[in-house]
Amino acid sequence: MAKIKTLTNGTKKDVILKNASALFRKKGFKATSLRELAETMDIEAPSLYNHIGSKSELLEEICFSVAKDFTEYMNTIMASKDDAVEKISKLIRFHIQKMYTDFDNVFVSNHEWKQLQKKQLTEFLSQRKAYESAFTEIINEGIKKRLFKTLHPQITVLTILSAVRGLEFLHDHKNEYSIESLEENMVQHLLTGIIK
Amino acid sequence: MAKIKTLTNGTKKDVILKNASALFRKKGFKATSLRELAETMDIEAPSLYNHIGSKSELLEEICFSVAKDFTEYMNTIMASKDDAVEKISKLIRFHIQKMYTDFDNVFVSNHEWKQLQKKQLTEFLSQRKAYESAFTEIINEGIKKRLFKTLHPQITVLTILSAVRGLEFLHDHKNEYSIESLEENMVQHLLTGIIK
DNA sequence: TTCAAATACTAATAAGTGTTAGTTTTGCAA
DNA sequence: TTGCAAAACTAACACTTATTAGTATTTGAA
Repeated sequence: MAKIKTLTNGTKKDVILKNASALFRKKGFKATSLRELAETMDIEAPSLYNHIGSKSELLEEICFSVAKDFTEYMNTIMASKDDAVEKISKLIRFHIQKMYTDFDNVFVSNHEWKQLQKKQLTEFLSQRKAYESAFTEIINEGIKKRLFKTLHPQITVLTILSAVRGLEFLHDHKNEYSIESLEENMVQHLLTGIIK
Repeated sequence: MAKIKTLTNGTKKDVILKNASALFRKKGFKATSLRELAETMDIEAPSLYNHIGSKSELLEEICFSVAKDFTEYMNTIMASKDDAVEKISKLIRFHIQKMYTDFDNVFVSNHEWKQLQKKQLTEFLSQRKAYESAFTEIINEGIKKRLFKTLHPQITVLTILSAVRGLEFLHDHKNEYSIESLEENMVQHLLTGIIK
């Protein structure tokens, strides 16, 4: 009868969430059982229910915590007086940083949101839509002020967001690149291209 | 006792594979049951075994058929005398076209390869690695010939591949963009950036 | 040291999984 | 029309799943 070990400044649920996030990332939400999750803490599966409401609650909390972080950052960007170029640069850098510092959660949110229950799924998609719309607005602003080429704004947003998301593949080679050089590389590529 | 309906030039297994691909794409591999798959053809789950060996065999065939297509195209590109810019352009366009014409399979291959059995997983990753290495080589060639800026080649490849992969999000809005304008947009963005 | 709350346990449930065995039906070629 | 292979069926299997109920143990405060 082992007890869940908590660090200072963290509830037991936080520990469960962290381990769940890691497992969901490695194996997928559906492919991860509560028994397996419990095992990472040396307890039995039913004991989890002293701390959580359900398995899907774990996924919800992961997905919405990530969504919240991005939404909040977007709000600060929109409130700023930076020009469009600066705004997009900062957003790209933020995505890269989140990928670095909160990898499991971002990965799970990106990959497993489809497994959310209907109600949460709707809410999640609505938040994502709002985020993308704000992103698109910034691109539009840049086009209007003749800072950007006149490409399709939505495709541009898709391209940028997908590109930064792709950093998930770099996780196993994290140490080969500093986060600063990563940011520089991707911002330059996505803003000014690769051709000389 | 309904029988699986085949079109001319297609075996019953092809029908199963097509329906499996659609379901795996919509719900995920693990979240799709064979009973559910059978239902799309108005048959019972055990009847599937007259045509397939196992559930995971379906995933294998989907993943490796996609891998094969990309590998083959990469081989024709490597054999060509195009310069690096032209090669990369063509590769980007091919990815976009595959996304358009073979969406379910490409999506499943991109998202569900982790669920492959160990042996197939190793083989799949090995093929992907080879593909990415070839891609990286072309970038390197472009840098050496001073066609490209000196960015990190692997990050560049990651950025490009992730960006085109992101077209999966456009599936529900396919009709809003022609494939030609999509190709133009993305090639221009990924090669020359968005800043004027 | 006592007592209550927190948190672990075991046992069990109902539902769902991929898959096998054995049997019946179907549909085409002779 | 018959016969045989293809392909469907039903019934059942052995497992795994998330989750609940009920109970024991641990822990920290009084």
